[in-house]
Amino acid sequence: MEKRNTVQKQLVLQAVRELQCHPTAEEVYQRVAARHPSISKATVYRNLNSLAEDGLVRRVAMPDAADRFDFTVGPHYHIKCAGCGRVIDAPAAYMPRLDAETEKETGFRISRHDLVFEGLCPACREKRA
Amino acid sequence: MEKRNTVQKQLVLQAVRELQCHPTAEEVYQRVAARHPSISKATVYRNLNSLAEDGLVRRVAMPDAADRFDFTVGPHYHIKCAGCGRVIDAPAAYMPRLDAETEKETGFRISRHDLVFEGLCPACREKRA
DNA sequence: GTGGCTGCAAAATGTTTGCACGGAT
DNA sequence: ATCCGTGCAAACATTTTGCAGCCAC
Repeated sequence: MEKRNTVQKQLVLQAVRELQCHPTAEEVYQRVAARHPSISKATVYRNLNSLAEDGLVRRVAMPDAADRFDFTVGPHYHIKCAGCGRVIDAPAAYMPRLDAETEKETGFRISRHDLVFEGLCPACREKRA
Repeated sequence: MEKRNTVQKQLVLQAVRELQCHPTAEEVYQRVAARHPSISKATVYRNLNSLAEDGLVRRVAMPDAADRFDFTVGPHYHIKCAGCGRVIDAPAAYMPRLDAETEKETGFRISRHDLVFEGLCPACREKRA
């Protein structure tokens, strides 16, 4: 059950790192395929899952869209532009207190929360004027 | 471009109302089909989209799962059980200040945010002990 | 009567899986 | 030699779409 460090896995990790802005699996695939055309999309998916499992990338599930992958592993929030679909990190700091409070009030054991702002980035805002 | 109020649409809305706990499109379909077996799943999807557009139901997109629909239209947060997948409303109140602060710090025009807690409900917690 | 709505099936997404083989340990 | 990871294609799950006929307006 030992995990191997294959060329493909390294390429996938490197791609997520380089495509800083929360690429989708498809974008990661495109990037890796540019240098290593024989790679299969299934391998990209398998490696993204494996890397997420090991905490080397973070999976960011988006409302009504494909999952995105993030090289910044620590807890933080995201902003999604409704115009162009781009996703960036939000400046707001993670609020651990919310988890504790919700846990107390509900009886659930809360492990974390996700927060996604939705809005328009400056570029898309201009485009609509 | 006028919207019609068909029997199917009424049944879909009624089903979301009755299945209070954030049903998926599939669950809504099952419920409606029980009384009206000739309905098509496509019609359920089309009506859910139409109702969401009109603000009569709310679409709640879930990480790694099918979208859910919610009859409570006002802004509120959700908790998803990692064990059984059930989704319930969270007691925490919506924090409009986050939107204003993020807007100021980023230059985005923020319209809202989604917050989803992840944890284990009491039943699933017991099951793991 | 007309144009949106329905039902059906097919397509479109996004992701996972079965299988045989090749490569790392 | 083992057995994990790969590539390929097919399966899968969810949602959308093309089309002909129907029904509410």
